Amino acid sequence: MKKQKKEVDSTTEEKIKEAARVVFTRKGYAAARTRDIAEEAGINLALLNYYFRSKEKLFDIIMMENIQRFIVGAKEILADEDTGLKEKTEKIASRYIDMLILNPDLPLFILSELRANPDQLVDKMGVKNLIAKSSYFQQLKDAAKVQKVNPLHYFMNTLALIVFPFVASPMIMNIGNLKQADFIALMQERKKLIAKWVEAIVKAK
Amino acid sequence: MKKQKKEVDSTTEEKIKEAARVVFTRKGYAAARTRDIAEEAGINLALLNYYFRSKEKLFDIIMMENIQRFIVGAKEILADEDTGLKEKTEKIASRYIDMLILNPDLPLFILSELRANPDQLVDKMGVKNLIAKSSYFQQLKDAAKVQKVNPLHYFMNTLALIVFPFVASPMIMNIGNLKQADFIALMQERKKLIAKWVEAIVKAK
DNA sequence: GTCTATATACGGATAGAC
DNA sequence: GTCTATCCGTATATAGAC
Repeated sequence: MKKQKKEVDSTTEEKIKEAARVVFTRKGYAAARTRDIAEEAGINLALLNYYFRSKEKLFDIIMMENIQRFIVGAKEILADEDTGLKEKTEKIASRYIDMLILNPDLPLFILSELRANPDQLVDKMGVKNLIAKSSYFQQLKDAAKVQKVNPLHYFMNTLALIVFPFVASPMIMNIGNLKQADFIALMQERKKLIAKWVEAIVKAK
Repeated sequence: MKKQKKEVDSTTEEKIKEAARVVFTRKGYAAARTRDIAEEAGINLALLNYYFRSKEKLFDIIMMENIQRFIVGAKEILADEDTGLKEKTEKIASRYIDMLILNPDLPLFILSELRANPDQLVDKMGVKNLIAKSSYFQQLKDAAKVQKVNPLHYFMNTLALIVFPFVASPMIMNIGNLKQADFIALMQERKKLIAKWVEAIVKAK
């Protein structure tokens, strides 16, 4: 839109966005300084405002893209009528753990900023319906009916088992004396384990 | 130390600390303003510096107290040689869920600020040893040995099942169309459920 | 101890040259 | 489009009166 159509996404605008994503996601809106972002992008501070007008506007873009990044690809898995709960859980766990290994700060960022702004665009993109009306949620409801519990419990449990270790990684790594690589290996193991655990949970007597 | 020994903790110093706890815990260090804290405490801004010298010093105190608040009372449960894994899990879940209902912002605060400052005083107080050398962790190790998995998985799972819903409450309440009271009721249900689930997890085949 | 007024620093944003 | 220099609001911190 600005210069040449696209190089390989190394236009100035893209460099700023990528730098903003890194800094905002690591530090959150309030702690991030536009000067940090400019430095990270290797450009001058004034350019940031030239391209994005304000810190807040830039943040909104990053926030939206981060939420997108978080839910992208989930839809097909959740909607698939041909897979059972265990297979869906396995696929979700595997995909999300891979994504979170690459973007470990993403969940804490989203959860923090969502809490700071509960009126956020949570449902500009229909996350609620994406989940609530999926084949996946129907299967959770079926399992929950047998156990006479609220299906939200199972939803929370699965999300918790996948996401929480990344949110708490500094604490986990401290307690377990783990290096970065050890932690990642542990997360890799969970890909298979989580589906097994969730199955055990919904069948627990 | 300053005025009379203690009234009922409504000395000015205590009022400021309590206000600081509320504001810091809700908004995090960077987004919190000393003016907010002064207003919340119903005192003048200058008094804050009179008592605590700086925002950062005040924050350090609150951070330490919050971590204390998070682990207080866990020690006896974790160390108890006379209870099994299921009973311990039940007690932990029950106590933590009660505490988190009263302090819902506590975990996200701790996890966020811990990530921002990984070199934090995580182990001024021996959290690591408190857990790693407890009867509880030994029982986790025994269970993990049977299943041939790292015992840290079980530790993460239990913590995740207890804490994560509070960290993600805005999202959960949105997806489930829950009001505050509904959410709390759901958390109350989990007190009994989590121990059952954890038992199912460590026995999953 | 508590207030008002103010100094000082920092961060977001813009003006204007190139 | 990109830079340097600068403005200006806001937030922390302090001086000094009471």
